Amino acid sequence: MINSKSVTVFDVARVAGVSKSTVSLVLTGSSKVSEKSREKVQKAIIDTGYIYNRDAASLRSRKSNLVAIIINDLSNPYSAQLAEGLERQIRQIGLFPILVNSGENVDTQDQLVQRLKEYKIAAFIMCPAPGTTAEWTNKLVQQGFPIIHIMREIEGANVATVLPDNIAGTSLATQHILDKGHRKIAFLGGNERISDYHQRLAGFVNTMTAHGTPPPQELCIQSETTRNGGRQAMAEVLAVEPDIEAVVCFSDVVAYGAIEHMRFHGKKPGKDIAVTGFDDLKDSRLMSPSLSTVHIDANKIGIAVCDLLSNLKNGLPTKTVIDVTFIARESG
Amino acid sequence: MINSKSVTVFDVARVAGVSKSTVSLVLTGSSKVSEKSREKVQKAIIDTGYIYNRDAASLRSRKSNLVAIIINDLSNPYSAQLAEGLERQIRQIGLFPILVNSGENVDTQDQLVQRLKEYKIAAFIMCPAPGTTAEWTNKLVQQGFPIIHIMREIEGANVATVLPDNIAGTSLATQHILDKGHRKIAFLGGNERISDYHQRLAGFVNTMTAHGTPPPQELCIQSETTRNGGRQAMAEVLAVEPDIEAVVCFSDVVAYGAIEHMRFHGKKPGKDIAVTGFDDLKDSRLMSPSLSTVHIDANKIGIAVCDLLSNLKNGLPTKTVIDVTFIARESG
DNA sequence: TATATTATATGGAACGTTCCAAAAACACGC
DNA sequence: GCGTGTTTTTGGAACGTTCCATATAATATA
Repeated sequence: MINSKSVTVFDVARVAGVSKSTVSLVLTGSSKVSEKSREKVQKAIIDTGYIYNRDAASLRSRKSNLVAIIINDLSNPYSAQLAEGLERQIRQIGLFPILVNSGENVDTQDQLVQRLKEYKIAAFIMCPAPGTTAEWTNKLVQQGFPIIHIMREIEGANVATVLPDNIAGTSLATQHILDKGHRKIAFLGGNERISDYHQRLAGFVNTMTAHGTPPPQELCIQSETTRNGGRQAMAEVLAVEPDIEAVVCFSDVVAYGAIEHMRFHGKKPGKDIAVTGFDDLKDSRLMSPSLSTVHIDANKIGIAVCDLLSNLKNGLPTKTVIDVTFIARESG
Repeated sequence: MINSKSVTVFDVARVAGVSKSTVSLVLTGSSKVSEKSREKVQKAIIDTGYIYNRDAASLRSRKSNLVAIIINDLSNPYSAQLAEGLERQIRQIGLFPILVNSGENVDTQDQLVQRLKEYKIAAFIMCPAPGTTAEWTNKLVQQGFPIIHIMREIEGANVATVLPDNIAGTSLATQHILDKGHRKIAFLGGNERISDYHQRLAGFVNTMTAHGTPPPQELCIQSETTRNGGRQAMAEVLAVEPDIEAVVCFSDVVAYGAIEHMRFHGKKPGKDIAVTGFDDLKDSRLMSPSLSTVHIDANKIGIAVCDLLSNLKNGLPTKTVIDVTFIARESG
């Protein structure tokens, strides 16, 4: 392959005893080719060891089946879980997903996109890094690149967006906690630079307020969305309100950290302090106590994305909200 | 971009007042083009909004700067950390890494590779899924595809392999535990279908044996390399030897699980039972107690891979062993 | 059987780039 | 100003595919 000339449609055609055009029709799965020819070609493909050259195909056809998934933070387990779901669904509809990682950095994100533009990419699926502007996004859209935002909303961006029902999610979690009789409740984690924070916080605040117990400002504590962020947030909460009864967390990872820290202070999660998460990571079901959390179905997000992929109306902002469910487990 | 004909080198050439060939020379960074021409072309590129078409370039030049990283398991935090390091280094040498996930499944892995073959890929960097055979790998190598294995060795595969010094790693950890005076020591986690298990286990067994205290079979407990695997392995250990003094774990994630489970039994990590990990995940430094572990520098692996990328001698099996360091922290 | 219709098969051009061989421009020494 | 050597520029061909318009084969219709 390095030196030797590669096998082309011409070679396959010669072996199969048909024309290169017929081979091409078989390769693209055309219906206007006889069963006999198809079989001859397919055999010849195997015999010659032919490998389809997508660069040539995409150059000529101006089509591609590559889909770029720009992950915001690979080291966040939820991102990984989401990526897996997206990958699975996208592959199912015959497209080929590739992953790149922006690391929550808006410059890296820009560089990645600039590079990816040079490949024919059928669509960019991205979880925008904090600081992504509507102008930046709209410029891309205007240039004709098909973009789908997931998980996070950028106000003013003319793109299709798929995101979970964040407000409903934390509402359900909060209501569950209230139903259990808890009153001193904190909201832990998240970062105001990202839209989902505002939404998840709103679900909490709204539900608390509707219940007649609006939460004090100092019990809504931002943090990194990492385990360590969760530990720190929990530390802050215990400093402000040592008798806290429950914590509604921005994400499962934050909840994990919060649990670690409360244990450090001798408080038992699910007994002394109720805890809920958001995301439903695989481990949340297996841990002890198992974590009550808001389940987001990564496959559903994948399916919604694929729907958009199929009939992409560029420039028309749409918003697909994926329903979530609250799963009560042992932690609260 | 969807409908309108795209801007090509010809358009740039026209605007710049040079030939398409000169534009091409500028694009490929050739030194044999005058400064004046280069500037004219660069200006024209901006003015026209030209976007380089890598499909065309790669078709003609038979070169590519795409590097596929085939991750074994995206949901494993270490894989993610490793991928980040690889990505960073590979991008630094002007190549473009894309990630795909085999999910530890050998069939998925094969499908991915078959698909990727159709794109021009400069190199395949893969952490082979369990069950990957030397025949499978060698067939690819023979077809001329440049392959680098990382983290795991496949015996008989004629590929360049980059992996951490697993034996030294667990030896260091085990010696540290012995130096602390512990004697009842178990090895937790890992799966015999993967080469690194055998190596890490060997480091443990060798060191224990050299010390005159060869470990009993029943204190070497395999498990999934997940948190939950760690929990189960710890449960097994406590069933077999309730007075266990230390656990040397296959990986940090397994150690996390083991710690969770021992706490459940009222045992304090680092006090009642010493714990060591392997990988040095970001969180291991931040948790409490912080985890003593074997540090693998993902950047070093990336650099070694890039070295191989630069002068890839296909078919000649080489083995690059990356040195590791033991980091003593609070857990043991 | 002849003709209309439909189903298949085909060769040439095109996609946007790089390679190559050759031409043009420039520099230098005499 | 002219030959010589060097640097810079250039048009045509090529990479491997798909598109398209046309040709051929097969089938139906009368």
